[in-house]
Amino acid sequence: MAKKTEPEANRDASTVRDVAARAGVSASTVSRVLGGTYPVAAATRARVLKAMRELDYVVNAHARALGGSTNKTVAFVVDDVTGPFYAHIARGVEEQASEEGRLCMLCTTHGDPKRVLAVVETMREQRADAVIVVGGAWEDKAYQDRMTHFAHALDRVGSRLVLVGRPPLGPGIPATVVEYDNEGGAFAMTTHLLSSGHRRIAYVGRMPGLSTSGQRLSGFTRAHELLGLTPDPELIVDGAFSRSVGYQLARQLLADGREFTAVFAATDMVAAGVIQALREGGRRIPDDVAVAGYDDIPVARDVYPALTTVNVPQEELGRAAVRLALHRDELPDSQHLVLGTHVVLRDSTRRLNR
Amino acid sequence: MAKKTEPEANRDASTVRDVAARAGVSASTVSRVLGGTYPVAAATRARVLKAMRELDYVVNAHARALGGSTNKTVAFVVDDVTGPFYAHIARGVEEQASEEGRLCMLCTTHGDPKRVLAVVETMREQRADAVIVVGGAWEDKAYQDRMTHFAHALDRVGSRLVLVGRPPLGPGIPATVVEYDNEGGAFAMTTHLLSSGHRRIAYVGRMPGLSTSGQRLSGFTRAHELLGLTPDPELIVDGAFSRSVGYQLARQLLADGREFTAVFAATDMVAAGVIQALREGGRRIPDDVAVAGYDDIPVARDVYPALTTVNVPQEELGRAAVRLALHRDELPDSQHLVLGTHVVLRDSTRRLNR
DNA sequence: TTGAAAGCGCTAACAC
DNA sequence: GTGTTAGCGCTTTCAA
Repeated sequence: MAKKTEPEANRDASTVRDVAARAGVSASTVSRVLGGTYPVAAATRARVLKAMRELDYVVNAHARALGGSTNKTVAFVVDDVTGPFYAHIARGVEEQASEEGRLCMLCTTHGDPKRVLAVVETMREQRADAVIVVGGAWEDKAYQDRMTHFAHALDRVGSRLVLVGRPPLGPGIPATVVEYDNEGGAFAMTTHLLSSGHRRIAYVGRMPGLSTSGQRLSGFTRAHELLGLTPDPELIVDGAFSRSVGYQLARQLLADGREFTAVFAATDMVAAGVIQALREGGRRIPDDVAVAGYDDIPVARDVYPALTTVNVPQEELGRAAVRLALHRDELPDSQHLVLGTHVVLRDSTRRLNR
Repeated sequence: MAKKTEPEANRDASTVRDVAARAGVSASTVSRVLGGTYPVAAATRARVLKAMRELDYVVNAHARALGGSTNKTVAFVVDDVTGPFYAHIARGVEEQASEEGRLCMLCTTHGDPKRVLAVVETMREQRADAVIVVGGAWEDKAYQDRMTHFAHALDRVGSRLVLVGRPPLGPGIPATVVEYDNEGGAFAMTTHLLSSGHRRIAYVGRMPGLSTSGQRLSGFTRAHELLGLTPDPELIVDGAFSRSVGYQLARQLLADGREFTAVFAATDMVAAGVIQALREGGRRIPDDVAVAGYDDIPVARDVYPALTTVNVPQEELGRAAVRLALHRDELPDSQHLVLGTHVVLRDSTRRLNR
């Protein structure tokens, strides 16, 4: 008796025509009350509204997107939602998108450059109003070229590529860029450490080829150079931006007998791992070793001692990304924005006492 | 000279027809190579592919969704992406969705029941394959009724409502439910505390009317009752699931001079705040006060001392939600799943020594 | 103020 | 194998 239906099949969603029939008007009239931007007699409108309610009607967003060409969607492409840094940017994106009457699509790439490209392609199919890509860029020619290609491709379908926290692709390329002063933040933090008397500062978590890493390290180096110092290459160790990598790297530093009085971790997550390793290694923080992080995510206040770090205005990055992309015609000159960063002093750093 | 164009306007995205023209075939042939499930002569296919590449063609997902009725999208509705608990479920959802060839839409509600309903409505417009709602439910008749309405409404358009971490709406209502053993986890944790000798255990962060809270508290109470004990109502304090609330509540408990040897925080976030307040109040953890949390999010390992907590399989909740909803025809009997929880012992609890 | 008709880009019968 | 035709549900001229 019961008819088997495909699980995905639109069983019997009502359409404008159903509503029209029930209200005794034409489909166009229904469409007009739907849009609201067109005069419809009050009585007619009421009848249509009533019919809609009775049929529990909802418009089909796809049909609507097909006719008009905007689909009212913003795409957010990120390595991993689970990272608090990205999650906070996501919040900004989502909130601004929602304020602008847009839906937000979430796509994750797990740090795989190939997936970034695949995802951007998918968003092109979806005709998203904007495609927001977050996180450091790979300083790799082929990768950059493909992003450039996508910038143009998206532009061609009326969409917009937005790069958050990564450098511009180049002049004349149709993309919105929202950066933060990455190098400046690292410079300020390193200066803080240096001026507190630290001279042997380990930099934990360099990722060669990643723009974010390059900029942070460059601030680190510049601060040294300003005092006529050179960072000891042995104290710069490579690894991904994760807690466990921070832990392992710090253990290794200790095991290798490297001498340092401070650690500048590439991110707060890395710092959390470093702190654990240091504690296990019997070092007191900040008495024996000062520790600084980068990002200022909530965990910075939960680790013990609370972490000195560089604040990055995550939510505002997300909001700005959406705002600039959607209003690019009104704001043609601010399509490259650089937000400020600043050092947040907490308990994990202090003046070196010899 | 430069022609002003609407920012959203589809400038000149190429269509199947453009491709067809260039390849010297018909639109259907192009569609066939697009789909891949239909025989096309190798030479023709090659020509079509070439034309696509040359025109930088991408299908219009909306046109496709309009014809067939599935739009290959899964919606994820959550209070706040920024909460690690939700973020980890989101990761599970996103990964499984991606494995099943679905895109993932993210919607946040900021704990506002009205927004939940609005968002579900929007997803109905989008014809999402599944709408996954995460987080505790409000035990409020009107709210439940509306969710029930949506369950039916989504079902009618071939979509599926999925409730994660909240109780079923009732029998016969077309919704998938993926829960975790919330009450059991609280029971186990309380039993752990009780059997460690603690008798005065504060429960911090009750939220009346929220199902999650009710279940946890019920496990807490049941464990007491099993030993013929009754929790002291003065030690059960109300507040939202956040770090700052945990902090304030714990300070208040201290200020009021309440006596307790253990704190069971409603969530790990709350626990993080409690730990800070306790430390500032001069209490040593776990020597003076044992602290336990719930959820087992990463912060549990970053607080000091590392937090004893109840593990909730967040990612698996997300994956299961997608899997069950999408394969509901093959798995009609497992549309109500309850995943297990377990106590994770770390350093913030220990046997009471008197 | 309303209706009829065309078409958005694609897929799926149905022919040939 | 491939082309023709007819919609999917909606918006939008163009008439009335």
